[in-house]
Amino acid sequence: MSRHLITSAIPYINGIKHLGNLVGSQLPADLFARYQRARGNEVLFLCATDEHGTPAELAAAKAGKPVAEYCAEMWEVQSEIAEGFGLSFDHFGRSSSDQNKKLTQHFAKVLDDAGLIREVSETQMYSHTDGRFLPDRYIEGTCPNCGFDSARGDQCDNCTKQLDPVDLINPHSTISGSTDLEMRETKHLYLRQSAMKDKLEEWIDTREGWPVLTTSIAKKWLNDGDGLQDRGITRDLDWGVPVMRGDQPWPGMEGKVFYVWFDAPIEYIACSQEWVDAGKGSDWERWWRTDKGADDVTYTQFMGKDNVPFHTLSFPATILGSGEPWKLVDYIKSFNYLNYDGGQFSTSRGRGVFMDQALEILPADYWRWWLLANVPETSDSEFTWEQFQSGVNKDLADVLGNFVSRITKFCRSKFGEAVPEGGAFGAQEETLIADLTAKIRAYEGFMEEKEIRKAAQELRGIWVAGNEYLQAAAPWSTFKTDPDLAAAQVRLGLNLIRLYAVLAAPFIPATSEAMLTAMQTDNNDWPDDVNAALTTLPAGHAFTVPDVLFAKITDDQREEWQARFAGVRG
RNA sequence: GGGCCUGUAGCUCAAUUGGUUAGAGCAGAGCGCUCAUAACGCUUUGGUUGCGGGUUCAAGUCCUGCCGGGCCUACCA
Repeated sequence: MSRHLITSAIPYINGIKHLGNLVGSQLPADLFARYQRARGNEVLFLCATDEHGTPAELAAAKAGKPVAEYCAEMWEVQSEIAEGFGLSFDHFGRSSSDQNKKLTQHFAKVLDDAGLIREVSETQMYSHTDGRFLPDRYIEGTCPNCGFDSARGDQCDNCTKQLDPVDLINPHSTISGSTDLEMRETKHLYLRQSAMKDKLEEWIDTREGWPVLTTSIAKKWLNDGDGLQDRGITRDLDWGVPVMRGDQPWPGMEGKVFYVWFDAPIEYIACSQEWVDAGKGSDWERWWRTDKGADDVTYTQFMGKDNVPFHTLSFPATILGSGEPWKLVDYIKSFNYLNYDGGQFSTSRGRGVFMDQALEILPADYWRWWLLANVPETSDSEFTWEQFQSGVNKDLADVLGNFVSRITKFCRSKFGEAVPEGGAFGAQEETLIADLTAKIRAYEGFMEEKEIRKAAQELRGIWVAGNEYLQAAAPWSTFKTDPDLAAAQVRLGLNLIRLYAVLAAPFIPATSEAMLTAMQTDNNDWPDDVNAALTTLPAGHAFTVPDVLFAKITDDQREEWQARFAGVRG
């Protein structure tokens, strides 16, 4: 038995996530967690909400609520939707937890003790009207280069020139529109990532089999220009982890908070403390401390490509720099983006299908299957309603759902609702078992390697093999001439349903459960021995014919949804 | 501007890292089956691998120049 620590990038608290967010981290992480559990391995699967930063404060203000209250409510909402999608987190935490505050402050202290933090005095744009310092992106003005009048403080969207807020002509706050801005001096703490460049690079270089996307982004940051830069880890905000040196005040840093990207990854660790404090577990250190039993843990992170620099560099710099024996990540699985109907999903513009809406129109397994089978592993991929409809109808309704339907209904009409007795497996069945064994071993290989599309394809092939067998065996014919033979064939078919439920559970857990329920069994043992797996349900074992597992998506429905989700979210 | 990824059948994607005749699924065509959600099975039509050069016994794969798509570029997260 091996031990797997699995984390999904933590979704930002600001609003409900869309399907692109889901497929880029939480869903593949859940697939892997469910698979490892199914193989009998010990799993700790963690996720949380990322609650700090300017956008959370602004969203709360817009909602007319105190930010703490807003975040608490949004956590509830996200938590409920995650449950709706069957995301099997052992704990869904919050980066604003006390545990994370303490741990973040602890890391700051040990990093400072190690000489890896320096204080920097700099000037930033301050808005009197908004009563806050403005991140560059919240300042707009006229581009000095091309004259575009909505250039952002960091870059002009028209001529793509990189800018500094002071370069802008007539700058104003995008929050209030105010032009009452001034450059004001402020002090911040910087993490001396530059001092850790060699150590980080050596670590990255020894990682094997990581996605190109992961290592190329890390390499770029390590070696671009002057190399890895130091990074500000504090901000002038109200909402966040107060800057403290452990449990002591940090002179000169009063009223400031840590930067969201400093405290967010630390929440992976703090989340396991929350897990224990919530009474769900007993020992978090054996997952995280290599001096306390975490040596044999395999730690896998899942994230969208935008998160890669923070997980390959910033967070490891925090871990390595601490000098403490924390567990480092073993494998980073990163994803490209899922596009929606020719453009991007967009939270800010409300474009695409959001997680709550998806669940309103179809059960989670429809989405889980299609999204995972089309997950953007090698490049950006595209969601279209036509492809979603045909993919779901063909794979789930026709290939899998109909298989369950045809075998259970045939058995009911000829033998009754119990596994029939008589006959024996012959050459045809041996061929099927050999074929399935090869396919299942391949499926396991893809799942271990986190080759998700290939795993989905293999799983579908396993389903198809069942239909091929039925066609060749033709129990509806043999029943007329040799009822015992037909009984053996149907017995095998019913056992295939249980086998399919076990194998498919990581992708479509709810349906898998429904299949086991129909077969009236809770035996979900992994088929290490396929032959044995196909004799699990003995003759005489009662079952029920389940309702249609997957109703097909009709053209009318597709057109309705296409129209409904064509514009922006209201 | 710089960096990275990407372009393969009508569509969505593969191709064991330079090695037989570039493969699957969907869609299309034909046949079969009748247990089943008008479902299933078998067969089959589609490709000058974006375009032009080059290296090599051998290039979808490596080099180079164009053309197109995407992402990142460190104060959004």
